[in-house]
Amino acid sequence: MSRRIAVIDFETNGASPGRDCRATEIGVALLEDGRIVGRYQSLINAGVWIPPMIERLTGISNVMLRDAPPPAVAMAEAARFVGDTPLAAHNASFDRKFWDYELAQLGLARKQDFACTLLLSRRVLPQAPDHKLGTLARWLSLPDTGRAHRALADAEMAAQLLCHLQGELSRRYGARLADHSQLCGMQKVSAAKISQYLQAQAG
DNA sequence: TGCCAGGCCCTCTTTAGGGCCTT
Repeated sequence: MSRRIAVIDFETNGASPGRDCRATEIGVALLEDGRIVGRYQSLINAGVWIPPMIERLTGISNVMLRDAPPPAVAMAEAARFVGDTPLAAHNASFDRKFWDYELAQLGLARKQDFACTLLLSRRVLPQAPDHKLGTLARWLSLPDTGRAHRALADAEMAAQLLCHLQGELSRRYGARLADHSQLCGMQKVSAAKISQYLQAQAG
């Protein structure tokens, strides 16, 4: 069983990957036994235009990307850095489609599943004010990771959140930290059935 | 022609619609 999880975050110039919508930055935080043991970050110049709204949100400008490495370099490095480590992200359906799209441009395909801290936090922390990554980080007093909406800062924040969720699950349901496959399983069952699911896994 | 995300979740649901969340 792998105890390591690669928590990733993309900054992009839009919501859905395609010819005019690409990743503009990737951040990866490698999580192991509740600690971040490795980091990767790179801006990505895919030759796309960043609209002003996205520039204000992320702080990543068209000028900043001018000298950034192309996707073929940055994504190949990121894919090597992650290897076959299981993946996680906040609202993983978003990052998964960009990860898959950018890898496909290199002729590569994802082999591992994504755990999702958004789906897990909705189940484990239903009492949170909302389930935005920034809100959860403030509400849980997670350690500051830097400027929000930059890829590595958000990847580290999601990694801290995942640690918190694993700790909460351990506290509630047993001493053993939930591994990646259990996290993926839990995000598919209702909150009421998490205990039942974990008991079945243990059995 | 005109428009343009999409997966997940909840409920006033399931022959659907709207909100959340990511950039």
